[in-house]
Amino acid sequence: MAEGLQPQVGQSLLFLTDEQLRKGIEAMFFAYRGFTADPDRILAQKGYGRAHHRAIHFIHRSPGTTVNNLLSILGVTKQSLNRVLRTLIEDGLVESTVGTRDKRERHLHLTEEGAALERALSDAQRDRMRAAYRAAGPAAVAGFRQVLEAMMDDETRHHYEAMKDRPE
Amino acid sequence: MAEGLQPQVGQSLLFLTDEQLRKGIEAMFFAYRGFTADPDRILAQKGYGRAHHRAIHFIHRSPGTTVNNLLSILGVTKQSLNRVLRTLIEDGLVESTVGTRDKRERHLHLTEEGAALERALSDAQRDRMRAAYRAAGPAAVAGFRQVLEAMMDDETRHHYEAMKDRPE
DNA sequence: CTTGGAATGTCAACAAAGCTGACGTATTGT
DNA sequence: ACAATACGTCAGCTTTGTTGACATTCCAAG
Repeated sequence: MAEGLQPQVGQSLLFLTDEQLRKGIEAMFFAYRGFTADPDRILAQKGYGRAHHRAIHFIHRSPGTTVNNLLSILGVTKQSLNRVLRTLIEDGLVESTVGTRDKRERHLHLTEEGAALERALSDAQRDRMRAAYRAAGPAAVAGFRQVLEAMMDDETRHHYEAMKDRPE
Repeated sequence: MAEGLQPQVGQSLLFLTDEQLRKGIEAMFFAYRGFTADPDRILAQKGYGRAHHRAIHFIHRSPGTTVNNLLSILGVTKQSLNRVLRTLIEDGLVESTVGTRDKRERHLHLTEEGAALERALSDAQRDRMRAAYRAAGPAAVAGFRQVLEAMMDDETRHHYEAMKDRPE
């Protein structure tokens, strides 16, 4: 409501002050904690961490993806991802099949059990996101996404755009 | 530009679909990487990590803060914070002084060298934030902050609000 | 067709940074 | 006097990142 009372010059000049930027930085830091809090609780119960969540999320988004592809999306080393992937495969949440065209590649899929965990995690995370969206309203959500997209590295944004408009 | 073409009903009904929420979740994940990327590079050169950055940031924001207060803001255990704080004190970036009113407390301040690193880190982080703000515009920034604030845990939001309007 | 290099993925070992639990010390307040 | 508080530290464990070494597979140049 404050923005309705501010003269236009206030919006167009003051939003780039160091003070405004600092608030944005702190908002980002504190909000990210909330963003991960709910999935973290579920993961902790099952003995997993955020790294497992990320792997499960993107395997769900891109079924059949290769380890290498997942690597570039997640931005970690293959050794780091491999450890996470190994436990998920051992626990029967992820299936790894040798590539048919190129036998060096492994194609990754969620099992039924893996899909169930994915649903639990993303339900929890979406609930919070939905509440935040509802509280802030559609216009705020559009702005939220715009700023976040502008904040990404170029390479990262390509990954983001690439899976942006895929159907569920 | 797309939002100008969408009818109002599209904005008010579609923004809570699972698909929209998923995009928000992924945007948050990818943007956070960009958000930390620049400070991370500076920190790595000096042999520090994100934990050091967080400590330095909030000591800068609240000079003279106690260990306990910092603990509740950061949401970590004292053992974890202590490790970080010890290296910062040993390296002469942070000063710890015994409290005058309550001698059990330690008041934390940045030294000149600590303040210099703080400036380097926040300059880098602000540059990216500024670019994102500029690209998105004032209205988007307002929405960005609204959604982030709605995403925080209640307790976290109190910390955020508490240092929200302090002057630099 | 062979062979050497590039690509893909796995194993081993180490570091950062979180955690729990236990304990010591100084100080405060009842 | 004594319990509670604030802080520091030791020990040990977990998650998740890192590098280095190595096996397998593919492909292309000779």
